[in-house]
Amino acid sequence: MTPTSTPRPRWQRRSEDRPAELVAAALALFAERGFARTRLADVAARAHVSKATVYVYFANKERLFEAVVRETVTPNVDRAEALIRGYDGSTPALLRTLLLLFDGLLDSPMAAVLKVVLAEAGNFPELARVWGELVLQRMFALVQGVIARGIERKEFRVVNPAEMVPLVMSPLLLLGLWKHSLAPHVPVVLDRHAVLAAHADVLLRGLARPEDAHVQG
Amino acid sequence: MTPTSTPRPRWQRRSEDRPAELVAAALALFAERGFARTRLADVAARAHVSKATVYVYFANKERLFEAVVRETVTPNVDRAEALIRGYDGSTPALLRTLLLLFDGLLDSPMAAVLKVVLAEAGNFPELARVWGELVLQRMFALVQGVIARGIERKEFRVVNPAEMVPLVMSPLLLLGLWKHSLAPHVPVVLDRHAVLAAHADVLLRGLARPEDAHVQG
Amino acid sequence: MTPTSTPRPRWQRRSEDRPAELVAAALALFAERGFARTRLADVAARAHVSKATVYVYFANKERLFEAVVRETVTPNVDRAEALIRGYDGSTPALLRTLLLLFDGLLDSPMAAVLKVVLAEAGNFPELARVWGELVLQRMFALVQGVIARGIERKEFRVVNPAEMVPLVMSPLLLLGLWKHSLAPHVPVVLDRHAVLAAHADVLLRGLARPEDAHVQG
Amino acid sequence: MTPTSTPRPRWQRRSEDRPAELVAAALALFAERGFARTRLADVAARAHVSKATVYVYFANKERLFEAVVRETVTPNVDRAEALIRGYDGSTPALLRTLLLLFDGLLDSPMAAVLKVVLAEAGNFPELARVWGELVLQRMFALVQGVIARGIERKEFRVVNPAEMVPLVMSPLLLLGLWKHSLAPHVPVVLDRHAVLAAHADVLLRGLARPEDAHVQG
DNA sequence: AATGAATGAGGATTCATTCAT
DNA sequence: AATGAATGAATCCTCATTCAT
Repeated sequence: MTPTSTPRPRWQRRSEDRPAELVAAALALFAERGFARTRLADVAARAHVSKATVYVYFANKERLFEAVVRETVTPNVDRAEALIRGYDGSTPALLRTLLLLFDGLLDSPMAAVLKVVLAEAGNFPELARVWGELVLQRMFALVQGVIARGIERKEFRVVNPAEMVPLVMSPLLLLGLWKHSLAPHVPVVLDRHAVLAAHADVLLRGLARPEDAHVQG
Repeated sequence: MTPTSTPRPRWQRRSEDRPAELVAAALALFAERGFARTRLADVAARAHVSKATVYVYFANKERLFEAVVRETVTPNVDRAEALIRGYDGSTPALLRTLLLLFDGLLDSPMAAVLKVVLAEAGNFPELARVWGELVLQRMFALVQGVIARGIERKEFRVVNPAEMVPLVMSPLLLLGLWKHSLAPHVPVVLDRHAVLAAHADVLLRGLARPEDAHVQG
Repeated sequence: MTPTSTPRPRWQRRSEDRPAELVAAALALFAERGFARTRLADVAARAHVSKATVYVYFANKERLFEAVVRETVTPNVDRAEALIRGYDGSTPALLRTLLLLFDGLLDSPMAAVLKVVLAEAGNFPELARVWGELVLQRMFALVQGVIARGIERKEFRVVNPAEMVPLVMSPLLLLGLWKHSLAPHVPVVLDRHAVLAAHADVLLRGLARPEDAHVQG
Repeated sequence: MTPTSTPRPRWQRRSEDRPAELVAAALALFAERGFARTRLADVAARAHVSKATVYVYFANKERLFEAVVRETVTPNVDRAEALIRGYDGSTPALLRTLLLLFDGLLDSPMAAVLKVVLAEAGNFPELARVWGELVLQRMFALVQGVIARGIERKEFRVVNPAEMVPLVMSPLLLLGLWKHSLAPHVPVVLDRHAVLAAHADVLLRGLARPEDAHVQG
């Protein structure tokens, strides 16, 4: 009944990518300063919107962080799964490929997000839950599958694959945290690629069947 | 007959113990809630003093945290160094002993402090520096020394000891963070001692000289 | 019929007027209690806003004070300059007019602000700078110009105009401080207008050319 | 009955000049930072005693300030009175001498104390009272007496001596405040001695009897 | 949908003052 | 008399969040 039948929007950019822009801004700041010290005002400024606009898309700071986690993490894990899925070479080679892939993740924002999740898990259990569901479980299954494959194919000695997952992953965790936390402030130098090469070596030797000890994947 | 006959002093003078009590209170709270969400008021309450008393001993929240780091960390590292110093068995056995010792540290407050340091390193570089100096460098030297000893004594194959240090330590980092961050919130179960046992196995096999591949320390 | 039928908004949006209202509130309190003893909470209350609103408009207490100085002082100096500008009578008469104008300022908040600026100059150099720029230099030039005019027109004997400025102004300073500082607490009585009349007399006689000594402006 | 019958003092310096040392320390700090921003802790440190010791001698901060005012001011006023008392030259010469004396006071701590008293009069009326009693009334009487003397001796024209006092004193007030408040922060330069010379000139000409207008004291 | 304006609920820090020794 | 230790009472400022437009 209103005469203004032309629903002309009052704002220029009604872009659907607002949320993505906000998430990107938030990611950068959370990574740099952590959760508590990141101000929503800064996130808004970085995304060129007003503070209030953040609340149009996210109920509160925590939900915004959750979105950051989801967006940051999912594509990476997807990629890892895809890359592994169709692999048909030897398992040692597969494991090396996998480590290489993870090495790449260390340069992605995922490493920074991980740091924040670990730090804030106590304060925001929901966050830990999301991470567990979106990343941990999938990654865990993935790595565990690779180990099991190696055992099945007699390429690895018989071990409990579940126990191996942390061993495979932990150097990556260490390197990721190192990069984002201590490296800038501590004089110790860590050659990431050398460490990862050593990791692959030690791991594959450690997994090799005694009778294959002289062989390297 | 006067009922208000107990002229109990309003406060006690305990300058010897106060700092330690404050550090203990702060440690508990920092570990539980992180740096930002810990209120000095709570630290004070937990130590049974007034807020202002905290400032008698520590210039500000950050210095209090530094004190927590120092006090928490130093004795543990001292112990590790002492335990290793006089060891004269085989290096594989020594490495196992060392891992056992570190395993014990996972139950100490040090693991919790580590989490907070990693989280706040960006905001308080001084803290990262302190940690680097007090823990990292000493621990690094310690582990590196053990590896070098093994190589010298022909118990390990020839590797770059510096690159091995992160590999030796990283599962402990993972388990420590797991315990204090994710474990309570994620359904995945991790059998710490099984993982560490697997770690020792894989590590020692991975370090073994090819011709000794059948032997286990 | 519902008794709670008045959905009166919790606050109003009045960004045009707020700063002026805050400055007015702050002026009153600074004048009464000085800078240090004025609480932002009281300023806010007096302006009927919350504490935080003060910070929407002023970065901190000092900037608020600066705004008070600017707003209080500028119009008065403008007025003085305007009044003098088009004057075309004799210089002695002009000087008397000027003193009358300044006499009026003693009743304005400017006198109170002056007191606070003098008191806080040491702590907030920026404030002294602002005052110097906004008031001192302009007033100085103004008075100096009047003296120079009198000399040029042979109405005053030849003196250094710059040295006369403090002499012209100082009784006003004294009377202003008297009013706002000591008068309420000290039994000595000072008849302001009599003093100013005497000031004009002495000053003009003191400036008169010897041969005109019997004449009075 | 106690065997320690020798009442040996437990503290080294039981000096009677403790209060004076405290007053001196307080004076320096009050002058520099004003009342509110001077911390008792700093006063104590400057006097090489503990904070609590201040309270042995002064009931609170305000009383300490009162002591500062008394000690600082009394000797100066005494000196002024003494110097004037026996004077037997001409009154114009006496007035010039008096101004010279006051000029000297501008370099004494009295000028700084004056600034603080003016600033804090509103908050601490007692302070204004003390100043009024100790300084104002005596100075007032003193100057008024000189003016009256000049009139009596036909050296000055007939004026109301009470009204002249502020005129005589105000340039000194201005110069004192200038020195301690604005001078350090404002680019305007004020030649103190030139101003005072001009003051004496204008004042004496302004007070001269018309028939003596050509004469200068 | 977008935002400028406003605010509630803290939270760190300061400092005069008091107490126990 | 002297003081180290302790504290109560502020007070500034911050920031996530909400409201009115």
